[in-house]
Amino acid sequence: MQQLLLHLKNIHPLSAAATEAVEQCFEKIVFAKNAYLLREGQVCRHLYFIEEGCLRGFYNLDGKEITHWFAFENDFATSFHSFITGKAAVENIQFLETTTLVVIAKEKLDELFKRFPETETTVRIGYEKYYIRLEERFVNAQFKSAAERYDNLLRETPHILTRVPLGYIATYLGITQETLSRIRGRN
Amino acid sequence: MQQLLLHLKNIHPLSAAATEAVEQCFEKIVFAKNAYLLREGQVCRHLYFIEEGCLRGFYNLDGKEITHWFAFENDFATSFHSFITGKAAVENIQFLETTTLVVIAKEKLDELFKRFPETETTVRIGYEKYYIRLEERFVNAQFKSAAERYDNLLRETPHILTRVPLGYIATYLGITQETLSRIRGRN
DNA sequence: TTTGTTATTTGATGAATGTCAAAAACTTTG
DNA sequence: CAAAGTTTTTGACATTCATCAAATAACAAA
Repeated sequence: MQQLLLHLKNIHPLSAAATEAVEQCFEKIVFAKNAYLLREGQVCRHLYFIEEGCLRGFYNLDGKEITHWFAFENDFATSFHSFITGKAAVENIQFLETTTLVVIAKEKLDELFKRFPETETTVRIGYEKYYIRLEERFVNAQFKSAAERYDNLLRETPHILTRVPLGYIATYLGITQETLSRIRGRN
Repeated sequence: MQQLLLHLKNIHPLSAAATEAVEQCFEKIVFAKNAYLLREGQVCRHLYFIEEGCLRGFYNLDGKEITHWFAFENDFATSFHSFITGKAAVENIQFLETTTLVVIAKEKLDELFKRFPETETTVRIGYEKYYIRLEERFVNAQFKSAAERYDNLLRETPHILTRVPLGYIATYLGITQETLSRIRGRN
C-alpha cells in the first residue's frame, strides 16, 4: 500500500486525512501467472494498481488474440471503457507473471472524489499522463512503419521486451510474429 | 458562452457561483478560414471550445502534412501535450472554416479547479470521454484495414466527410489520397 | 537425456497500400 | 465564359507486410 501512496503523492500532494481514506478503500490481492483478471463480456468495476508483476489486455479478432496494452509495476490497469461506461468489456485482462495489486471499486473511488477533491485532482493529472501516452502510441500506430514502431519500443519501453513473449509483442505493435522476427533479424 | 455552459452542464452539474466564474474566465474569439491557431514550436497555453466552425491539428512528416485530428462545434481543442507539459508543440492547428471559439488560459483553469472542485469533476469526466474516443481511434488505426477505417468514419463521423477536403481526411485515416480515392470508388 | 510442447525463425508467395506521373473534374477569379 | 489553380481520380509499378507452411530453437516434464 505504501507503494500506491508514494505513487499518488508523486502525482499530487495528499493530506493525512485523504491518505488514510485512500488506504482504507484499496485492498491488496495476488494472482497467479496466466490467471485472468477480467474476461470479455464482464463489466469491469474496479481500478487496479500494480505493485509487482505484469499483465496484458487483449481481445479476439477472428480467432486471433490481439494484445493492445501491457501494464507493469506502478501502472494503473482496468478495462477503461467498461470501467467508465459500466458496459461489458470487449477485452480480456490476463497476468503474465505472478502479480500483486491493490484494487478499489468504482463507487469507492467516486466517494473519495466527493470527500477529498484532492484525490480527484490526482486522478485528473493521472488521466493527462495516460492520455499523452496513448496519443504517442496512436501516432506511432497510424503513421510509422513496423520497424520504426519496434525501434520505438526498444528505445522507450525496453522492459516490455525483456518480460513479455514475442508473440504478444507482435500484436501489440500491430504486426505478425513473423514480421517481428524478421525485423529483429533485419533480413 | 451559453453554448459552453450548456455543454459543461451536460457533463456534470455546475453551481451558480461556478457558472459565473467560468463565464468570467472564458473569452470569445473569431478566426478566419485557413488562419492558424497555433504553429509548431509554440507553447499552447490555452484550451479552446468551439462554438461554430472547425479546425484540424497536423504536423509535418518529411515534407508532408499529417492531419491527426479534427474538431467541430462543441468539441474542446488544444495541443494537448503542449498544454499539459508546457513544452513546445510539435503540431500546427489551423481553421478549416471561419470559426468562433471561447478560450481559457491554463492558469485560469487551474484556478477554477481550486476554487470550484466541481469544475475539476467536469474536466475529469470530459477527459474520460476523450480518452475512450482516442482508444477507439487507436484500435482502428492499428488493427483495421484502410477500407474498414473509411467505413468506420462514414458510419461514426460522417460530418467530417462533408466539411473537410479529402486530402486532409486521407492522412487522418493514415492512408494516401490515392488510396482513399480508390476506396471511395471501390476499384 | 528423451520426448513432447511451445516459441521463434525462415522461405515462398500474395494482397494491401504507397509512390510517382498524368489526366480529369471541379473551383475560383478576372 | 475562359484561364488558372486546386482537388480528385486513374494507371503503372514498387514496397511493405501478411499468410501459410515448414524448419529450428528453447523449454518443460517424464
